[in-house]
Amino acid sequence: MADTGRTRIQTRNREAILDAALEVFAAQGFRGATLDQIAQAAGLSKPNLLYYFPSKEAMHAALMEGLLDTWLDPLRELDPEGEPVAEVLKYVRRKLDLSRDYPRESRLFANEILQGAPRMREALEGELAGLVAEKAAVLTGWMEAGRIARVHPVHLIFSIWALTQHYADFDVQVRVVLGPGHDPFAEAGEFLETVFSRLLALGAANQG
Amino acid sequence: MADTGRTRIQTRNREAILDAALEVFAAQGFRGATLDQIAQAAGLSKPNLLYYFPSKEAMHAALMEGLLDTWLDPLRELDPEGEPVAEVLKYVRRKLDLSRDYPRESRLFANEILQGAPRMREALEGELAGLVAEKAAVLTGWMEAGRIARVHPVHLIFSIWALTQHYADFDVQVRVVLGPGHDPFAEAGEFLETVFSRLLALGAANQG
DNA sequence: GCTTGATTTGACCAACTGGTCAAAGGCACG
DNA sequence: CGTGCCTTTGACCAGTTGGTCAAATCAAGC
Repeated sequence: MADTGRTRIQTRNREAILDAALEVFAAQGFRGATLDQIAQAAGLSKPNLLYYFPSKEAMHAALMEGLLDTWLDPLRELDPEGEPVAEVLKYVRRKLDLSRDYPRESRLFANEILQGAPRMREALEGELAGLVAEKAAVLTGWMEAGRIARVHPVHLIFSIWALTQHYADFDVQVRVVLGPGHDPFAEAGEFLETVFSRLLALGAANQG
Repeated sequence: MADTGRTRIQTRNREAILDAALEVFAAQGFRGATLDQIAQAAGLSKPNLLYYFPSKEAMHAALMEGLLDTWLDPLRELDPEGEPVAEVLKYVRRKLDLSRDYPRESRLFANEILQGAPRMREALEGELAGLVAEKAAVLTGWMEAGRIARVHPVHLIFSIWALTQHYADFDVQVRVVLGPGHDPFAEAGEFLETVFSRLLALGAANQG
């Protein structure tokens, strides 16, 4: 791992701090989060936090560093050699799993973008834009080969992001509306499979 | 209007304050926003702000009051007597127009939900949940009558929210990924019409 | 059990926060 | 042009904020 030169205590405490910071930043945004809240959530004193990270900004930066990569991994796995519809559906499923298993990361990301991406702009313009362009080209290829229906490939990707992240970011609303006795993510999985199957299916009505 | 008993100056300044507060709360969240920022955006002094509103909390509450209603209006207009597919598509269009014309309101709402809806929970549980239940019943009716394809009606509504609000809430990301020379909302309008047409169309492949 | 470096913390600081208040300034109307 | 109310503000306050620092504590190898 990247823990070279770190003691056991350092590893453990850095982890605890980042976990606490994730919790608080995701719920309150950068400005709204306080070191006291993070310290309490991490079970450490405030000066102790600043022994491991030079500043609040540095904690946020440490979280941001891995975030985009994690977030884009499912898209990276979209295989140009695979079966088109299955590949898209697998992407949807991986993204939904991410929303279910890492909702705090999703909300942290949502907060950052909502605020105009002040600490992530270059990463969006480089890594994100590049990967999307690459995968959009793959999708376009499939459409031109008549293997999936024709739609705007970038908006197709947007729609996958929007629909999967919604279940993490708007979790409260989803649960309030559904009421008790529902498993939002299970239902979403089924629903989204239907949505994208029908959207991409070839057929008399779907020829562009 | 509800300005009974208000002077011209009061009306003008209350409006300026609420507009400034909307700007700042939408971008920073409640905790992250400061009265100084709002005062500067409104072109007033901080004590002057507090002459018109008793507290920061009161400004936020004033914004919240109208927000949910505005946000739900398009759904309210879904007409049980109308042509099913056309009604859903009209709803999608109205919601997308709202995202285009009132992105700050969308972001304010997103912030509130992201943070766990601390100041809006009861409204969600009452007004929102009630209206969704009512309209979900209408959709279910259409499905059972074989007038649109069968899907989970509540998740159908979620998907409309997610897909339309995404273009307001994640505007920065959308524009970075699309690059210059694109009109995100125009393209989204076309894309979303395709998505929901195909999703709801009846046909050999769409029978549930 | 002693030494040395890693870890932790209480006390502290300057800047900022939401909010108060008395006094001043502006405005409409008789 | 004076009066009374509406509006505005400078000065101020107590609590909170991110961050510092010297001193205390701890852990592990010798």
